Amino acid sequence: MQSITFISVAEKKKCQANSGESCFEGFDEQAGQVTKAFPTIQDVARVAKVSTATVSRALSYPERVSKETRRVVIDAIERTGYRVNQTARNLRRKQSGAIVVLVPNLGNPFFSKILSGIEATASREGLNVLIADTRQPQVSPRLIGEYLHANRADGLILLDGAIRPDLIPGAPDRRPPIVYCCEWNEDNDLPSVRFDNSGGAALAVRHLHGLGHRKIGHILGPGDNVLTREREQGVRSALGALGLEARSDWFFDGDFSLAAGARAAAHWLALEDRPTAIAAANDEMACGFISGLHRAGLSVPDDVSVVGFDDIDIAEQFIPALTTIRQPRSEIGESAATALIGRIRGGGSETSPEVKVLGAELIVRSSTRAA
Amino acid sequence: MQSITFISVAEKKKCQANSGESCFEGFDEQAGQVTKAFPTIQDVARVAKVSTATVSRALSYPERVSKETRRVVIDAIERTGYRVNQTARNLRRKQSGAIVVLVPNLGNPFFSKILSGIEATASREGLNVLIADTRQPQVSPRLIGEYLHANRADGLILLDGAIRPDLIPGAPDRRPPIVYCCEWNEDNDLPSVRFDNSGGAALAVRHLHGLGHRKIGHILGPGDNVLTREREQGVRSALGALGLEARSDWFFDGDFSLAAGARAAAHWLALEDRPTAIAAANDEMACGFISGLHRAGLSVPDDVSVVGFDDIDIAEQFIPALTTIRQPRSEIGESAATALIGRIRGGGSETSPEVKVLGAELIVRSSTRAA
DNA sequence: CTGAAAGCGCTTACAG
DNA sequence: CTGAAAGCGCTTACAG
Repeated sequence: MQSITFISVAEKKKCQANSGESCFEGFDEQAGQVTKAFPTIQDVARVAKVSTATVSRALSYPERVSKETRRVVIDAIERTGYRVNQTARNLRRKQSGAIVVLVPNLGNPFFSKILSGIEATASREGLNVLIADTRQPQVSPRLIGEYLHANRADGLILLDGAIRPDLIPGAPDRRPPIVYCCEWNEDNDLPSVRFDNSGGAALAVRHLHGLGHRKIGHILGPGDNVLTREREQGVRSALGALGLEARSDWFFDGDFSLAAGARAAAHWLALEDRPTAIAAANDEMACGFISGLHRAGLSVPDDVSVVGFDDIDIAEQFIPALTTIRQPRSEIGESAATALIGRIRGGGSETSPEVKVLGAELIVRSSTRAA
Repeated sequence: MQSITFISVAEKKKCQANSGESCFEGFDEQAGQVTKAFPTIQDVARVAKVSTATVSRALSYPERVSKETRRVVIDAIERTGYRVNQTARNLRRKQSGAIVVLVPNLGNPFFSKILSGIEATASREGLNVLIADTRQPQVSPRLIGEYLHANRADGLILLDGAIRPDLIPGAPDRRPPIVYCCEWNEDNDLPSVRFDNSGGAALAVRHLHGLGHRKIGHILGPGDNVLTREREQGVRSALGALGLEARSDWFFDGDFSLAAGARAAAHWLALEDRPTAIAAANDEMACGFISGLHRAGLSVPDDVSVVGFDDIDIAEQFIPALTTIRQPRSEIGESAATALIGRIRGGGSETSPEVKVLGAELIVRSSTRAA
């Protein structure tokens, strides 16, 4: 357990320069190890008695050094406890080793599984995940430009369709790869991974039709959202294909919130001629609608059938358990990360299609029943 | 709109070396601007006709340069579109400009508001937020060591009490600041920000007692969790203080999941002598318990009163709306980030107390009623 | 297969 | 108040 520490004059001088840092190099004779808080590639080279170039090569291109050298270097790395300094590597390689995810609202649990999928894929590929909430005032163009230009990110995943990187000033050719996930923006043709929103909405309508419902309403999402438009369009076209009426007073305004669902319930209650079934543009509004009816003494599915959209965690345990359209949230995160990483590594767009659509699935539970 | 581009031989040579990069410098005569994809501090210095040191100072210590110089430099920065390269700055300053948040399960929506609070505070302070899911196999000690040693992070927020940085090999004195958030680990005394778990649990019990309940049960969280222990202890001591019995068959095992709540409901149903009220260690289990009873044809609060813990989003819209203990999730995230940043900047621990406890609040809704 | 050397873009004592 | 120069830790053509 005894150890003798040698500090050379040169080392000492360095240490004093870096004031405030406990900087020293020790040589533990018994274990034969160099013990240093943050050994550098220089330390490894010294211990291995090779050049730093060789250590670097052994690390990045093991096949380019001899077997023997590789062994010696690996040994030295272990003895010193060396870890590559990513900042230095990144500066040299002009990369950042990170991708950034721009989320419209980090507080919204809908994004947690997507983030989880992104993170799992990125971390498997050795990339870090930076997150930023686009609602933060300082994010708007400042941070995005920062990320894009300040070598902060090798790529960008946008969960917010309202963000338009094509409008950011600066050379678009030098811009790192960008992939939209879930949402997208119709004003540009950046690659995107999305759910089949209109197909999912059609699934909901056909399910209700199959149960005998002929009067079907819809609660819309926020007006400025692509998902809102796609889901509404899916409902309308399915209705049309089935020869059913799309009555405008059966299309309730909403904004994806629980409260909007409750408001829709109030409107539904006020109707003369009520739809017998509702396809909501998301689960929160479906739950809000059900709660609203419950407070008014009515019950789902006895008085009206309700289908949600998203299959959020609570859908299954809600009372009644919610029939809904499941979207593979973790998978879309993985898929977006994979597409982005392909572009970062491959450079071209040939690694994956420009738009990838993930299928949605109907989950039948207890909030729908025969008319 | 016309622009003439000069490319010097030296520039050209550089460009060819950096193959694959569209590297050139142009001088737009009309606007009098240097247009370059990523202008460096050198370009700014050239345009401003000062040294790079002066540009750097004007940026980091504006008070150390003359007013006139400052003006010239700012002007040059604007004309070139310069943005600091964080990677280079970080290498030089031996910092990373980022904090990392280690989350036990990114897919769990409980963490989204906390993350949101952390991100808001960090981004206000100009720090990036890196996230990693500790369930990822490659995270365990590898990535943590990476973050700590590879200059990846200036500080660490641990949302997972199972992570024990004190066990990571390497010099603890060179370790960047670490703050636990929500959870903590009793085997070390790292600073932490936490909710008043036992106080919150006691609040729930006293509320039930106030409604006349004398037979009160508890659904526990997972066995190896500090929060589980704290909340159970809060229930037990409140029960004791009120002179009520803590019957072991009224303490149901759980794991914070909806399914565990449903299982507790089955156990409750099988009981000879049933508690008339249940304090669950979290909202998911409370909801699962209510669902379980609902399926068995019983109803809350008619047959049993239930209090949750956490006040997750759905609590308010659940049927019945859940009485619960609210914890300021966004606030705890802000608080943890503030504590961490204080330590990063201040160096010492004097910036904030070692343990900060945030009060919990009782939210009375419809899942509890008089016995 | 290996090493010497230049350089990524910035910051910061040091000297004036 | 300002500039010349060293250096953060790494990588990579280049030459051997």
